[in-house]
Amino acid sequence: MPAKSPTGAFARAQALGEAALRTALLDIAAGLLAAEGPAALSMRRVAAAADCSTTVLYRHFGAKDGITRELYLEGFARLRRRLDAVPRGDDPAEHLAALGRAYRANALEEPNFYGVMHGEGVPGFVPDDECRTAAAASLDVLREAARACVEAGVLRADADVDEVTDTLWAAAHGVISLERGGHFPGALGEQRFRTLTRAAVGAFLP
Amino acid sequence: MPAKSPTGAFARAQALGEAALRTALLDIAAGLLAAEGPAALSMRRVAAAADCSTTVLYRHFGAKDGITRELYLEGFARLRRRLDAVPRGDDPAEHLAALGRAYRANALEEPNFYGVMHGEGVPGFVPDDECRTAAAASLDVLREAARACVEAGVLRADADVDEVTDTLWAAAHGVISLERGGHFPGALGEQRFRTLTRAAVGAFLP
DNA sequence: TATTCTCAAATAACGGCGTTATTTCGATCG
DNA sequence: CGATCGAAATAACGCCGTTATTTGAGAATA
Repeated sequence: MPAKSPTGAFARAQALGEAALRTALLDIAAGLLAAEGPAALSMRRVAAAADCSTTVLYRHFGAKDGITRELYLEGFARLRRRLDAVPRGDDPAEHLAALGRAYRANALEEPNFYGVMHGEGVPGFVPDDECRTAAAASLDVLREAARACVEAGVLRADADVDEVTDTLWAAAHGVISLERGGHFPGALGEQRFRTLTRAAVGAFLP
Repeated sequence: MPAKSPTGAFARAQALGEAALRTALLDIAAGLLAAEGPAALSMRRVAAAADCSTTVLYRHFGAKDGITRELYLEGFARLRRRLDAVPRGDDPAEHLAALGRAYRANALEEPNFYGVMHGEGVPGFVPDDECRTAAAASLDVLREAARACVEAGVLRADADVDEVTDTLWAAAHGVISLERGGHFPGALGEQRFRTLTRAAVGAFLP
């Protein structure tokens, strides 16, 4: 493979403009997080992986929290893409169930992102309002599926769509979080997931 | 207040034997965690608060994970005491509901312990089998309450008591975890908690 | 009692962290 | 060409977890 004239990911991306540089730095940080976990997410490691100094990171992200914030948003963006990719089909109830399975699959396949999204491994970080908004928006498909279920009569006509969404989210997250903590070993995680998510849906059946 | 002849918490506890010293060090660490959060839980800060060197901490706990492990266990021990203190009454269903409220109250009143118990703010720590066992044991009262509900006919006769316990735990924890993440602002947390925990119980009704 | 031994505790160091003040250097403009 | 400006590099500060080395008090021994 022939070497590009500028060496290093930083120099390459720098030539393409500030936006491209920022994206490249976040890609490097995301790769580091996914591959080696939150402990590898240090300013010095990211800078080293990009062949640049930490100064560049501070200019673009202010502080480490700035990078963490972007990875938080990236995690929810990936979740959103995953949920959006679930086929709608014509059975709203099955769509809801498929969204639950996709949520769990995303959490288990991207465990380090899931951790950042829920405050594990990144001590100081607290998401701002925009982060919370983006997180809620990543569940838009779920909300729409719940609405479809209400309109199709699968769920009670007076069910609050936001309450359905929040409840399903909390049910899925609760099991996954305890599973990640080692409390549901083996196949128990999947079993408990089915039980609680079905129970959550059951609360809104006619 | 007259000064004891040895100065500092360390020297005082040291005179009482190794076990007392260990307990005193953990008390200091627990106080630091509760008062200032996981960021204050550094070996140097704990040692300074005890007026001793970090060497003592390494001799008694091996490494920082050793202290984190003790605080994890302490968190679940506090939870257990809290749940055990809930009056049983004569209505098993009401006992179950009261245990849920106590679980949430404990989580919200000891947020920093709750964080350690669920992997927030302490990057490297992974609980061992004994930790998981202790965590499960802290819910013994809940398990017994579930059993009482089954035996009283409040829950289905064929309901698996462990499944009921796990499901209720995941329901409570799911809402609390998202609430802590800022996703259920204001009174929404309490409302969602009621909805999901009731739904979880509902899955096992006759 | 005087001397040695033992082991807990203190000291001080190493490397890594987030962050920032200072310096360097290349591009732009007169 | 020389001055200017700003982005990037360098190097430093004070934390962190951890550990090698030194200190010192008390037990054991002669």
